[in-house]
Amino acid sequence: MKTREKLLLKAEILFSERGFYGTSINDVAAELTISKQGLLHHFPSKEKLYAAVLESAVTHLVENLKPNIEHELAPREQLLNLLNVLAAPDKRTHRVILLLMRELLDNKERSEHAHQWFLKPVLDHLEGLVKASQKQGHFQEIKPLAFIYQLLGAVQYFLISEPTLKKLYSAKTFKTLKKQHLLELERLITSAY
Amino acid sequence: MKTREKLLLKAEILFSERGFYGTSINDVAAELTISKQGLLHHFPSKEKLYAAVLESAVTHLVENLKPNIEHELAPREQLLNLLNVLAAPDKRTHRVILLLMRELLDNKERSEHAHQWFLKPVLDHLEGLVKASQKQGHFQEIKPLAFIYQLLGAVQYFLISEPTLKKLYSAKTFKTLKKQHLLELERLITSAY
DNA sequence: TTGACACCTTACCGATTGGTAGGTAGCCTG
DNA sequence: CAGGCTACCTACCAATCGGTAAGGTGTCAA
Repeated sequence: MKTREKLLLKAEILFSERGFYGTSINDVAAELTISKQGLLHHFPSKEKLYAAVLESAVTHLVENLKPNIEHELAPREQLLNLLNVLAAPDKRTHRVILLLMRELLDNKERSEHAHQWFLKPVLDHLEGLVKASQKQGHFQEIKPLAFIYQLLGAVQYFLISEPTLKKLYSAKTFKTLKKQHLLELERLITSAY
Repeated sequence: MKTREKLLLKAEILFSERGFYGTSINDVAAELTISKQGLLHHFPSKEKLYAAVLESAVTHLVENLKPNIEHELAPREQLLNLLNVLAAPDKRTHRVILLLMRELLDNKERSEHAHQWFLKPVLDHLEGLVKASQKQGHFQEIKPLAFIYQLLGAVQYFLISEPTLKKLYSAKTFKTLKKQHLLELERLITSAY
């Protein structure tokens, strides 16, 4: 892997764990045993590095979701697939979700970043999916976008709660809670169908 | 208002907007036109200040929810009330939710803070509420804790998404989306009842 | 009247922050 | 083999970080 990619990956990890202000470019570089100026050669400023991380993160997320939601599956199955990918994400996807959650919290201030436009297509696609399904007589009772946002919110909030919930409950209790939470969301989809 | 309270309030605002690392004690003090050392007189360290903010925030949240959920209302109405308080919170409650969301994201690292134990009673109460209701024949299909977490997650995630959604959609579209989102969650409760 | 305390100040500290300046070693191309 | 480009380096910078030391001022009780 090239140095630039290594930097991008390590920065993604640190930004997602500690946030923008909690991460110094020195930390990022040091973990790869290169100097801070080595990093600044590839990314001319911290902001630029962060922007690059965001972009690659969003790209990864979209690419990761695409095969599950843009396939020739029935809308109901696409939603169920989406849910399962988000509820039990691979490590990188997990990181990306945390990162974007932080960005959601921060971007009232540092609001220039474009990730929203990257994610909008996904949102649009899902909305269109449900709407199309409604024309065939399904999902009659729901408002598409609100419904989807409800799903995304519940599953992502649970994800960031995991460390705390693990401390709050026993490992076993947590595990069943996690399973039940996913089942509840699946039931939400199938019962609205 | 005493200086200490003013500091606590201002710190709550800044921590909720910029996070722990994004806020300096100098910023907090300067906004009240007192010196940094004036602040350090009341709170001996930044960590102590943050801990005090967290505690007062959690206390406020619990006190704010209590009258809505510990009243002599039927469980179903208590849940609906809770939802409405969280979905359209007053400014301070809004801030507190953002703050605790950040804490949820951060506490894998800086994990000593006790807010989880403060919030657990609320969680327990809600869970007990649903369980009691189940014994009377309601909410038969759901797992109480998972169901509640689903509600809390959806409503809080929507809250932190608001600035981004406002940019993504027109003011009018956003407003109806917000209303629909709340209605969906209310429908979720009433249909599960 | 004295002294203890709460509440604040200025002055200062070492460490760390993001970033600049200026170099150097290796490689590719003319 | 000359020149330029990529990919780093050391050295340095001003600004800001959280925090200490020491002192001033007002209030209030002994």
